[in-house]
Amino acid sequence: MAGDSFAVRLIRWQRQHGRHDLPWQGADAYRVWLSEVMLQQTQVTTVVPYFLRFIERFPDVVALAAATEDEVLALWSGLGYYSRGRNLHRAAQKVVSQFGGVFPEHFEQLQELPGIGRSTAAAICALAFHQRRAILDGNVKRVLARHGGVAGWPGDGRVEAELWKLAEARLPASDVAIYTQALMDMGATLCRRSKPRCQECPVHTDCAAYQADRVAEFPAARPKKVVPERQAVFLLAMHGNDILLEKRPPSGIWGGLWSLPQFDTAEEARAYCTRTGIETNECRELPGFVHTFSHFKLSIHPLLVSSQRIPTQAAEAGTVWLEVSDALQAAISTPVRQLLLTLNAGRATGI
DNA sequence: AATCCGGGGGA
DNA sequence: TCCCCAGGATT
Repeated sequence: MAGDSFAVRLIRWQRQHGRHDLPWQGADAYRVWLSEVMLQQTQVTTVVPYFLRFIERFPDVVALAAATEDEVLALWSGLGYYSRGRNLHRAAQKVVSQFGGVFPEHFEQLQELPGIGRSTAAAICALAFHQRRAILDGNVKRVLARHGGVAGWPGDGRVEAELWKLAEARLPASDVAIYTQALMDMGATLCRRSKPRCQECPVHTDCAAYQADRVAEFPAARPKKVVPERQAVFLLAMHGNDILLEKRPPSGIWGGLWSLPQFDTAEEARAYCTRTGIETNECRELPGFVHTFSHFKLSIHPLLVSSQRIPTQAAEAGTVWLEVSDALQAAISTPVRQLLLTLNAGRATGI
């Protein structure tokens, strides 16, 4: 037992203690791909309901390819990193147009699909096609950095290259799918970032970090960076139960999503109202809040305007008036959802 | 408040 | 080949 290889011990642990009830386990390439893209920046418990909704609405890659981007982003709403959703849609269309709706099995071909890089391609190859390919996601980086005692921040190119080498070297000759699942499950349940359960780990006897009693030091943390804070005014233009939404540019923050008209200052928001014929007689500021991104904070100042009439002047391109309840079903970001929900709650309590 | 995260795309 | 970008959940 103790003399067994790293992979053999992980596989045995997975059979006994790993997760076996995830809805994409043992599934076809479409489901494995969908789950892997969703899991790229997001934890399992968050992903599961989104995954189930996607599969219900788009049971196969042909159905996904036939949808509009707006539909896909509406189902993606709240998951974040919306380029994943846009790439997912484009990749589905490519699978249909170039591969007749059948997922390619070649590692290189998979990486030519938008949103699929080295690790995601390897995950599809290993989990769906039982090929001998190494993945390296965040969980695996942590497991390998601790077990191998790999110093340095994994975001560093040289450190990452070392981890890829280790990932390849640890691969078993067979049972790669269950081994791959073992690595991910171990990272999520035992070899966690905080409070790791090393006593239960099947490879703690030769884990470099554990043997040196330095588990908390691996992997090294990302170098600190100060995040700047920006200000923005979000215009909530109401007409009865309708609210004005504006489609964001196809790339950048919340790319392709429906958002509230956004301005640097309240003066610019008022000027916009005047220009487009939105009355500003009833106009007040709602409580502000901060939304945090990876590289900056956005301090949001909501401005509520109730217009008696819907503007008849030429509407701005890419805008739409929607009932608030319909807007909540659209492709919107989390801060916009929060504001719309606040609006509903306020209406219910007469505020 | 701090931390985590695969891939795209431009420098 | 770097380096920057990107959203939300968890701790």
